Amino acid sequence: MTRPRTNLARHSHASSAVPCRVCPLRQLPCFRPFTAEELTFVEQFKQGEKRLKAGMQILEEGQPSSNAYTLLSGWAFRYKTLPDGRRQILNFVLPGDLLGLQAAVLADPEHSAEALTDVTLCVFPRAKLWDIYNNYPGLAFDVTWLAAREERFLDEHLLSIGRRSAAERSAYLLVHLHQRIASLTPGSDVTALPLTQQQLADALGLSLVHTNKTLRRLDRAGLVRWRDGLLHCPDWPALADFAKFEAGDPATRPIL
Amino acid sequence: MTRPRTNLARHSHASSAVPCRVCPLRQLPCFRPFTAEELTFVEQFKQGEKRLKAGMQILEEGQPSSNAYTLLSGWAFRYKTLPDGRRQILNFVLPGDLLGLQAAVLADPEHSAEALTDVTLCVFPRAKLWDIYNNYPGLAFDVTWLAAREERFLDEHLLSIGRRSAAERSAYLLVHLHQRIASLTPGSDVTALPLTQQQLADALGLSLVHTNKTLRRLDRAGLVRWRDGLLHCPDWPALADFAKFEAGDPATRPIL
DNA sequence: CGCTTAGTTGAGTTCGTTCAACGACTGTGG
DNA sequence: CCACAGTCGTTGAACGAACTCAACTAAGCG
Repeated sequence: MTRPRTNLARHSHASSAVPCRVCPLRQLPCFRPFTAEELTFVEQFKQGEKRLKAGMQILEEGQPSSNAYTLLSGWAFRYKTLPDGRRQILNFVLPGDLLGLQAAVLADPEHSAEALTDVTLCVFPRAKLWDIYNNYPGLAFDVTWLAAREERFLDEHLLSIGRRSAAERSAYLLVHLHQRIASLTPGSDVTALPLTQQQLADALGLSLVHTNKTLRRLDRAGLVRWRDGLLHCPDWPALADFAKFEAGDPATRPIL
Repeated sequence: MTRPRTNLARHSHASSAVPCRVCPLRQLPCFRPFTAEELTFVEQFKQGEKRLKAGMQILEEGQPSSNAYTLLSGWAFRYKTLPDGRRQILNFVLPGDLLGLQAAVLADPEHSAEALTDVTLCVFPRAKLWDIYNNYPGLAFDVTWLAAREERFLDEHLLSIGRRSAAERSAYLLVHLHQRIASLTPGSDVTALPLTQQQLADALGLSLVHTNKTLRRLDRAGLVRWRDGLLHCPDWPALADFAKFEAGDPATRPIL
């Protein structure tokens, strides 16, 4: 249980926005190709970029935000807290993920989001979201697609926290993150996890101490090693099997 | 099998497919009004109705289903299981809720869904989903809206299971269900919960025995009583407070 | 150098689990 | 009609997983 930081996402500069058509993220093989027409639309839809330091709040519970974001670089996480400070991390947000859709579609956001590392966000004004639905059904479908993917992650996380043991659940999350990172960093064989154990604990619904002991046990058992922010696993399939990991992410996905 | 029925549960079994414009569900004040044009479209979008007995599977993990559904009457739930049988109920599905969107949008469903009572479903062929996006941006937006609402329920459920105590979490779920039922049964002051304790336990991520003991404790504390499928609560705000319940459902929502 | 943050470990406690048994009720076949 | 099996709820007892408290190391930074 940690108290969330109080600093607001204030000083942010819309700077040197990269045109979508040359966006390095989009070139990755895990994202679906887009037509020139779609790219032109997305480019004018994009309001600018926003950079935030690690630890800053991207969305805050109750604070109506008028924007949605695509994460361009860095890591973030969505979370909720109870009045007494207990915190649950709902999901991690990686490059290419859409953030703030709930806030944009429903009234206001019921969750917060924090930058885990320094991040770059692509800003979409909420008002323009409607344009997508009116003019680009393909992109509107993509929005729903991304929402359905997020929902699936939540389903799996819920199964994890509700029914998996501490060790299974930890292993599951590591495999899950490894998979998502791997699709974003083709060719690289090291997996960097820029997390603290406290954050991992808040994602797992465990205490910090127990998370630590569980990780050490997984390490001693030779299943995974997580040292200095780097993940090493001698046998990913074995770890996935231990974690009862099932789902796989589709090969390609949309991005806004 | 005596099963408590809500106001909604009783409607004519003689009629096979109710035209959307006279759908009794739609008339409820909790659903947003629709234009005549929208209704005409939805009517031809609707493929038919499907009735299932309590306990039957609506969706099955891995089995690609080509349909999405709107629940017209009865209760259902979405769930996932681990290979050894451990089960987690992800969410309950009440009349007006959309079911199978994940399956329709992504490749195949990663969760199952089961009828909790006898249910009536409105069947939408997956192939036609695309028509919505092409022709009725307002309805497409509704689909996203419903997905975002489901996501919010999952967020709250995750916070519950990850960070609330057994008692808080039980109270939370009861308040949550009460709220959703109440919006569907205006004027009624009894709340029927057609569940077994085993199902409640699977939703809470607790064992059956501990769920029972927790419920008995809540009862003895005078917070809630759940007997013979009926929920009684002397002071809902007090229960919500105990549960650290925060969110409220928007006053009106879309329906397909 | 002291101050802070992150990780590690042991000891004792609490919460939730498993095992086991029993009562109330329902449906079924003899 | 009763005997029987099956489901659901209830409770006690014993156990184990995860928690809290507390102390200590190591690294980063003014």
